[in-house]
Amino acid sequence: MSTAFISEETLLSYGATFKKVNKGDLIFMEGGAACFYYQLVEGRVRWVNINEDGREFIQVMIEPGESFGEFPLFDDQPYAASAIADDDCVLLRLHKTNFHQMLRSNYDIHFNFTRLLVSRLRFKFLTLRELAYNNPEQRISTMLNYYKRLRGIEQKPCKLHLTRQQLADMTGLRVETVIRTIRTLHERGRLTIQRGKVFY
Amino acid sequence: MSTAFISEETLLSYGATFKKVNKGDLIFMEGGAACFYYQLVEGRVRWVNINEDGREFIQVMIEPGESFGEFPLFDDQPYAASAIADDDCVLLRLHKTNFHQMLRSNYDIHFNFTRLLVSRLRFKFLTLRELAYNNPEQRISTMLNYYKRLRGIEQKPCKLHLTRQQLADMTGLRVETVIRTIRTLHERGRLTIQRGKVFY
DNA sequence: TGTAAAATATGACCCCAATCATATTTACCC
DNA sequence: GGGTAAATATGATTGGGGTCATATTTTACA
Repeated sequence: MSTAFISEETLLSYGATFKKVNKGDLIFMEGGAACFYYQLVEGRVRWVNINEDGREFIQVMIEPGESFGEFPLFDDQPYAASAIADDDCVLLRLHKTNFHQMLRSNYDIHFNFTRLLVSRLRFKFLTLRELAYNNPEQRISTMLNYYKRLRGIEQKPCKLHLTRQQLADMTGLRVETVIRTIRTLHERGRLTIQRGKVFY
Repeated sequence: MSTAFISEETLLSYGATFKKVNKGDLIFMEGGAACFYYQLVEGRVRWVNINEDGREFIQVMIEPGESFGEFPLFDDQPYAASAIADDDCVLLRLHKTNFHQMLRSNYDIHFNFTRLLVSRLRFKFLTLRELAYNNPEQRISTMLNYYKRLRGIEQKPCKLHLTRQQLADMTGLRVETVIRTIRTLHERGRLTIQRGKVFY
């Protein structure tokens, strides 16, 4: 997933437009209606659920080239999660109608899109099993692993830009627990930590 | 999802064949290679991950008309989970090659298939958030809710054929906890329980 | 350079679900 | 009908992660 999921030229040819958003901006909100396909060009986006008490659960961390918020385009249901700019971002967005036209007229794009959904589902299958049964140590390790695999990173260790809080929001743990856990993992040489970064 | 996802006639016209399996039989195994698209005609299938210690995590309970095990057909990766017959079952299976031919030649089937994946992803999004943050009571209630919604059941209460153990395997809880929790939920009139059944 | 905010860190306490043991009830099937 | 396995039930104990309080370090930015 290092290159764009659908090439920028293709998206532009179907009428997509660029959009800039600032760090912390809400791109769309859980429960709202959708009319755009989004693809990230630059920056990072948190695709999250926000609880009543303000806690976040990060469903997917979106990296450049990846798409997000596509569910409503297929079933006309509201967004399943909110998208928040984790950094200053540049997005490409394509209107629903044009998106469907693109799928209909291009089998390969449609097929690749299906494949993307499959890879997201695999990720969810793995995460779910992990959350259900394992302790913080395993949860964190496996989450880092899946996170790498999801975007096809092979080398080890690699630098993942995640704060302790974000790691907590991805694993359903508390910051304090994440801090304590990655410290012991670090001491055992399983990973390296820096402020805002984890090397795994 | 009360009717078949792809009609039996359509599948048969593309060369699908019927297959019978007995209760408890393994239909395919996590990690194995795939060459078939499966659709359930009769019975029930548990789509599960099995831990080293033998514990199961039920990813999806498959009901008649639903498909399962499609991931490898799109990415040539191994199965993400095992399929086990929860009852005596009748399946329809279609060879990979024919499946792809079907998608290529029929846009609507392809689109509906994508939509199915989206609905599964929504289900996973919701479950994941639930597992990450909530207590047994909420986990169970929400799981029952999502389980109903996933297959479009509207009436309330409806009879769900789930044992305490299966409910535990879906929520990552222990049987004892499920038993204690649904008892209190029952006492508070939130649901009705029977042996092997939950009315919700 | 100084100040505020964000991120990281650490200790003490507690609650709740896991665990273990054991019992009872219901279904199955020869 | 009787024997066996599966499902359900319940009590006692415990440990691990949540919670709360507080401190330190780093970054941002005026």
